[in-house]
Amino acid sequence: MRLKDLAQHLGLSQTTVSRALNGYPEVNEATRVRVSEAALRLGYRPNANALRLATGRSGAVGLVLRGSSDFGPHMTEFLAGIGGALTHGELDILFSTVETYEEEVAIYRRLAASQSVSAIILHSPTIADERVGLLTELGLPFVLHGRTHADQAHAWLDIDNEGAIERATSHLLDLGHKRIGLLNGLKGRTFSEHREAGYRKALQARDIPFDRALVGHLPWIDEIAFRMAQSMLELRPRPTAFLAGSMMTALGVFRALRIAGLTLGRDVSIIAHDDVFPYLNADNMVPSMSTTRSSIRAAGARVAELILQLQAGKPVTSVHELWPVDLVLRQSSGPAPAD
Amino acid sequence: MRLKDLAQHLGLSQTTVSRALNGYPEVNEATRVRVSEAALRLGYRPNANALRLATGRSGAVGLVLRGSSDFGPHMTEFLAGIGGALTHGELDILFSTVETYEEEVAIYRRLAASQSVSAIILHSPTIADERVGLLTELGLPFVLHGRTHADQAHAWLDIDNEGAIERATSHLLDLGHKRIGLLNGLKGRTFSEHREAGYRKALQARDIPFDRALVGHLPWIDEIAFRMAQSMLELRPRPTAFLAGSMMTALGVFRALRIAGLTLGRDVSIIAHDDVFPYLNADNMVPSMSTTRSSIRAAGARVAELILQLQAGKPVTSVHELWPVDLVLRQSSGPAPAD
DNA sequence: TTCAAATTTGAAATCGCTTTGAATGGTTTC
DNA sequence: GAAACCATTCAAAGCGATTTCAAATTTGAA
Repeated sequence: MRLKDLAQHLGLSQTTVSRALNGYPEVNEATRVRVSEAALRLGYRPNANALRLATGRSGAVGLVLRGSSDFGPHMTEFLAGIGGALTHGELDILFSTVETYEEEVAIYRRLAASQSVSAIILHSPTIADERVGLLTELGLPFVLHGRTHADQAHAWLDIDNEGAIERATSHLLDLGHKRIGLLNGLKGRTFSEHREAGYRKALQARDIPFDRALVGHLPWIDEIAFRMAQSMLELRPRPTAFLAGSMMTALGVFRALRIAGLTLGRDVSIIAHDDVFPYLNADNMVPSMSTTRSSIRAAGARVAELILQLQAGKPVTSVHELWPVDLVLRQSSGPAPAD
Repeated sequence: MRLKDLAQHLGLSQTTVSRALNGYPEVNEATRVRVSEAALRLGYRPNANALRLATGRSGAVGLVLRGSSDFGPHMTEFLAGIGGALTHGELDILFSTVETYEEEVAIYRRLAASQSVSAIILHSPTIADERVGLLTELGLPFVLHGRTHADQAHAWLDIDNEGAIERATSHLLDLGHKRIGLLNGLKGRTFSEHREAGYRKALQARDIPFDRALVGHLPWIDEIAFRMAQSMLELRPRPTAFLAGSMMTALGVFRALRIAGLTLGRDVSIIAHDDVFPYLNADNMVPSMSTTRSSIRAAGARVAELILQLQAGKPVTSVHELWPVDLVLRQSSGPAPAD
């Protein structure tokens, strides 16, 4: 069923039918109704490619994932957010996987040259992420989830990692903790740097010296967090509290504490960052987990909305969102044990 | 840079340039080289939408995820497999998320009518999955990951769940276990039924009665498996072995055993199904985990390849793959304890 | 040298839609 | 009754590629 067929069927020109369906004002209301009904009844849908070719809008937003590191619960949630916000609109999600940075660059170039997508969702930035410059140069609009230093004006959405960790750290310091382990994210990622900055700020405010041995960089994997927590627990004096970068990290610390015979919330405190996974509820854990909380799914949904706004003509310079992060205190964080 | 521009630049017609780039035989070798070089140098890429309109091929494969249940480590791995196999080809992945079955149907209709995709990757089938009929009726080629009963001939790839569990169960029975808990997947899913069938077959072969109380249906979530394992451990006589449907399930059982003061591999045995997550190695666990193993990432990659073959004209009736499943015995499965 | 065949190139039609610019018919105004 | 004006509708020209069919050039054989 092409537009032509529908028009013929109705005894109208393609022009009129097209206009009727697209809500142009210069078409008779009676005709519009007749056309709409016929279209619905006959199941007419404009051919996506013809439509895109004619309008120049590509109707899809690109998302590139690094096979090695990007796949995981976080990305899954982020995807779910994007998907939820976008399938109701007219934009499709076109996604690709790559292994190397070179491949990623190649994909962006291809997407730009072939005009396959009208925007990109960029994520997991490093401190000075070259992809911002690249996409700008290619003329591909994009929204960055996270932040980076770049000369080019660009749209981004991030959570206040620095503020969150600063508050969490301050809270632990208030409780008397002096040696606090920071199980941070991968080195080089902006959010990791921001978190460390918040951590240092809080320490500095109380003149507690910064100890490099108490800071680790790791992926969000239970097992790796477990080992790192174990080795930190061997330090003397040993840390009495941990800041865990993710819930998976926290689970690893849990295990290390249990094996060491330490009681969570009494001997050692934990505050974890909670990205709000539906299947991993900080409140249901035993003991319940104190967290800095921000839904990564919500962030994904919002990024998608921002893409839509960008498409609608909103200037990139006005698309900057910094989300505050909740600090939710539960049982896993308590006063430091007496020496 | 359009084809027209490139042709003009070279002093050739669009026809010749197009042919040169697409490897048609009737173009002079010297011309072809000249064209190819210019295209590369000037960064020419055919406009994806124009190309698709002209050829009729849509250049994308659709993948629909249910927001509520499909997102998770398994889907992530599956996606990674698809992505890896497809980004090197000329097919893009277009994905949508839905909440309900009705929405999913609507999406397929839309994709079919608008010819946005040239094929679908269908997954997580139920025993008699209506989507097979729907897609057939819509004329959308697809490959099913899993199996279902359907009147329509269709392409599928599945692993031998029944055989795997039958072997695992038989092995446990050989070791003297008589009461074996089956922590199966969600009710209604084909793979769950197949696994139960394998389980029953093995029991039947030794005249061990089937006990409904020893079978549970659950999603692959650690926490839920934990609770179900706990309640099964309260049965008397209590099960001396578990078949865990996923590694997450196994982790839940681990926890339940530890809390119950039971030693894994001695008091209670486990054989888990391992979908091969890069971050969760059965071999590294303590004790190491006996598993039925089949990489879901590899399955994703293969499904993508099959889609490509389908596009190339391979008849659906010849696209049926049933993968055997390894049984890897490690420390978590041992002889049944003496009564 | 000539003519048919083979090789190489190009003009124009096509894919299914949007959109420009013109045409049609009916009202209103003077 | 003619002019001016609206409200509708349509024919045709794009969008940027592929592909059909015809034309031009070379080649080879007689």
